[in-house]
Amino acid sequence: MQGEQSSRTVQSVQTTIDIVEHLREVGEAGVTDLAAALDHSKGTIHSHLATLLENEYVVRNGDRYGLSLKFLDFGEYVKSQLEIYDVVVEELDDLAAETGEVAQFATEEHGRAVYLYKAHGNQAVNTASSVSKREYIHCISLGKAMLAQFPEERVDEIVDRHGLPAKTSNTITERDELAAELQEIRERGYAVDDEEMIEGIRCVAAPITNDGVVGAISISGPSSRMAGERFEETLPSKLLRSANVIEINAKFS
Amino acid sequence: MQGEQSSRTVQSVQTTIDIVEHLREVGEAGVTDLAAALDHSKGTIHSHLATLLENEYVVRNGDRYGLSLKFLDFGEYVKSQLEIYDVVVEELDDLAAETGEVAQFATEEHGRAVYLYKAHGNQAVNTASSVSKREYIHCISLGKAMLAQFPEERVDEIVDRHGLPAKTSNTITERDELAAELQEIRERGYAVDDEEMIEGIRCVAAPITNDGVVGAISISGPSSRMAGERFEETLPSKLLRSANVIEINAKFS
DNA sequence: AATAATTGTTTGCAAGGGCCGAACGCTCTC
DNA sequence: GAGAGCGTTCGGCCCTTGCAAACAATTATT
Repeated sequence: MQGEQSSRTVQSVQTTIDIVEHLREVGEAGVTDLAAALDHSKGTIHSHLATLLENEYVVRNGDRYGLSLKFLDFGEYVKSQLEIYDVVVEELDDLAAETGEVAQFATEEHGRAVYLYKAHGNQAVNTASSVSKREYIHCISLGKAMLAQFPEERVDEIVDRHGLPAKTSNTITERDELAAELQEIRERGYAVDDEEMIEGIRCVAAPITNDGVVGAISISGPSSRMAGERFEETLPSKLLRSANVIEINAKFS
Repeated sequence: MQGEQSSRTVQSVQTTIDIVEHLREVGEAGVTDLAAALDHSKGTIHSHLATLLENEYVVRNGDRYGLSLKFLDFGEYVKSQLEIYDVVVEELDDLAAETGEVAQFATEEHGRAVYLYKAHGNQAVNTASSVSKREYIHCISLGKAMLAQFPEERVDEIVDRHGLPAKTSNTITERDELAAELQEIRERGYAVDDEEMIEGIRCVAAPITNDGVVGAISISGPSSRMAGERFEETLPSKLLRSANVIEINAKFS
């Protein structure tokens, strides 16, 4: 029953985190910039940067500081912890090639969907998603496919935390509407996004489970092509087959 | 004249860093594990983890903590800051396809070489290198190609910091030997690794400069194939042509 | 050229906060 | 149901962090 709030935290660590996130936003900055932006003295910022520099989380070009490639190392490591990643890549490349559309993989973290891989078919349209991008979970098919597998309390927690902001006129913005949709997804076996995130884009998505939800895969494309039998039969069945292949691989590795 | 030592640092930030790096090593751990491993009280570890959790740098499965995908986001960001990355990928894929060997890209950070991309040709042999891996700079062709472009003081700094540890019997372990080699590289225009890092593997590498050194690219393979005219003419010229393409692209973007 | 204005760096000092240790609640095991 | 393990909470002491102001070093201005 971990309450999400009010544990005792370490303030000086928080300022270091603020520094790192500011650098993530602006690319690079000097001591004075950071001191002004984060409302600390120059001396304070300096000693924090010295700590980060000593541990190589930060590099300096002259008098400007930026994030180091150590973050890349950590990122690659975190990705490699997902054992299913390699199989997913293989299957999504196949799906994208067969369908010509965009095929994606995402997982859930802290109540958001995180895109982890994107394969482009030869007719693929570009959307804003990209590796490591975070997105609200209720308005994309990938997210709903995962939500449908979660226990009710967990869904409630996530909605409490992030709300149900509208992205288009089709976005689900009410809790009971969401609950009904999730029920439908469970019955149907896959999730659908009917222009709920981006106007003109429809998606289908299937969850990947392996002793709990590990993520979801999806196919997305323009509504004109995502219609009729293709949208209701062909693509879902391809998708479910791929999800199945991934799950079987995961089970025996 | 930034001395590398003795600036005032923030100790509590250091413990958070220790926690993060420990998690990077063991994958996941509980409060008690961390307290024992890092020699702190459980309470201390707890408040640090709470800070990390609140900022989403860490996830918890039950009572075990692990690094979150936020590191992936930061890693991707840092990679994207290297504007030349996309061109490099394209050129290395070509090089690997043409030659059948392994083609790689690395840059320098904190006196070490950091691999950033690896393309496999159809005869490629597997080496231990991989994206974000750090390696000593003096014993690989990529590293020497970069060192040869640095001012003498910078080379000295790096050697002071990391030394010249031997990896094979061919590794350069003396400063004057290194200086002579770097001079030769400057005259020749590219660097060579003759089994100095791994027995049986030879490489050629060329620096990528754009208002300073941004990295280096290399081709590596088994010594049996990396010999004669191919090693001394064909591969170096292909490599230099690719380096040139990359530099021109970098200049106009 | 000389001076002014910025920058990053250092340091003394005071107060605020981090760390420990012990106690608590919880969940599993035996 | 008692024990051992875990994560969590909390009071209080002491250390350390953070500020402000002075310093150094570079750049802009006159």
